[in-house]
Amino acid sequence: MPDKTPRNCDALAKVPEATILRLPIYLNRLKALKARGVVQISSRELAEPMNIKAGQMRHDFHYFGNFSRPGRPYEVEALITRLSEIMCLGNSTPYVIAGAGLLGQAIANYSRFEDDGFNLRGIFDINPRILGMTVKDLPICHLEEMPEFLSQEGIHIGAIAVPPSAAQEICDQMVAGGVRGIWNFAPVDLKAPEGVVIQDEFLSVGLMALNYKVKAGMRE
Amino acid sequence: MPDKTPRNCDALAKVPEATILRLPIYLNRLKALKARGVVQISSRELAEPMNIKAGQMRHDFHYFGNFSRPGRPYEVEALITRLSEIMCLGNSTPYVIAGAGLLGQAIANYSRFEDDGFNLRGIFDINPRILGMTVKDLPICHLEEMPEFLSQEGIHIGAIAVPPSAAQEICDQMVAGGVRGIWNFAPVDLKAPEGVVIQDEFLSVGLMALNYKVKAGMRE
DNA sequence: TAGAACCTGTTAAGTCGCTAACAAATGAGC
DNA sequence: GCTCATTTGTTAGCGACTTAACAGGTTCTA
Repeated sequence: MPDKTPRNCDALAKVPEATILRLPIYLNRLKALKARGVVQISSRELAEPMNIKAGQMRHDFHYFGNFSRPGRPYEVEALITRLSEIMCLGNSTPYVIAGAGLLGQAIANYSRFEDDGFNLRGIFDINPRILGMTVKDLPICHLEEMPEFLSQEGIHIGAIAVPPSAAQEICDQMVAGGVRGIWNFAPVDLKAPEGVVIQDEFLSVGLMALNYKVKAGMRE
Repeated sequence: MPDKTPRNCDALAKVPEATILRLPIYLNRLKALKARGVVQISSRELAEPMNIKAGQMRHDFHYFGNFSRPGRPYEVEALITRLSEIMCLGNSTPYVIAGAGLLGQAIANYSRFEDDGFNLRGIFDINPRILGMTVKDLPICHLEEMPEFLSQEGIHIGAIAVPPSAAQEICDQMVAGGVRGIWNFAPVDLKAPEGVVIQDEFLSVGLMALNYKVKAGMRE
């Protein structure tokens, strides 16, 4: 008998990008609800405060199957577990940060990431003034040491929070160290080999888009 | 005779959201090219390093019209001017930051925003330890003073970089002070009156999406 | 037990945005 | 002046995503 329920990461490529970007939002809100003591919740109560249609969220869930049964609301705890599974957040995922300036330190101290299953394992810079200082109990190490550290520890995710001029070089070093996903805060279009995922986080895009919408008097 | 060329912010709602989010990316790269001394550039040379199809970029430009003439490449300087016009970045736009923790300070010191026409006018917090300290030549003021400051100075854009539990209250105060666009870094679904634009910048979404793509072995 | 209200899973219809192709225009080389 | 290669502006076709509607299941009340 065929298994009708695709599971976890291997659920395959038919899941739209847009859905993938919404799953973390659902998860985020569910955790907040759990902290508030909510045990069960209907799709409408869950989705609408996020400005997402309830039907769309059910549709998103449907790509993976087995969330609840018709007629019964979702159980918060089970939903968190299921979404975490799907997003492969089960085991703590190690990552590093390149750049220990204000932005790098801000990321390092953003405790939410730990709740979401990520584990900061190293933070690197070249500024001799801050080398050796600790951030989140980790010493700031020299960027020269990063590639070897990455491969020794088997780390696959790295964040880039260095000035634009240095970003491509850091990217290359991360790839050399075995990183397969780069979370890029530098406003530069990085080039990486096939198979390495670049997730750009260009802050100025958000600010400019906001400005445009305000000036244009649009909504949302 | 009808004017066939829509201009500036009043170009109206038919411009897709996706296009609006790409315009800042174009602008960003154009400025980098200008700094490198590039004067003219073809759509392909401009777009492809950003992993954007040249045709799509031309399509985006077409919503606004009057970028170049058929047969001739784009002129970098003129394109920057035109895009800045469209995005209403001509006059320096004032904004404030609520929350002077690491993230708030990182935003404040992200000098690129100034190049893009934004002008930080105030930064606020409640932590008595840091009140009065200066960030980017601005003293950290108490959040109590923010609403009056906003309305006196006629500021319409505010960034929220406070803990989640305080975010909604800060949002309300900003709205009361006349803010019409909120750049929200707190992982909370803010409620604001019709007409106020909320731009969410949920960092954990990017990290989780990256993790998913890496684990699923997808490309982009 | 019957009925009403509500809820999810699922599928089909409709909308939106992307891709690709082509026409018009320019400049280079001869 | 003519041709060729290249470039942008423009439009139609296609695919992806969203929306809406419905079927089947559950719980609660009378």
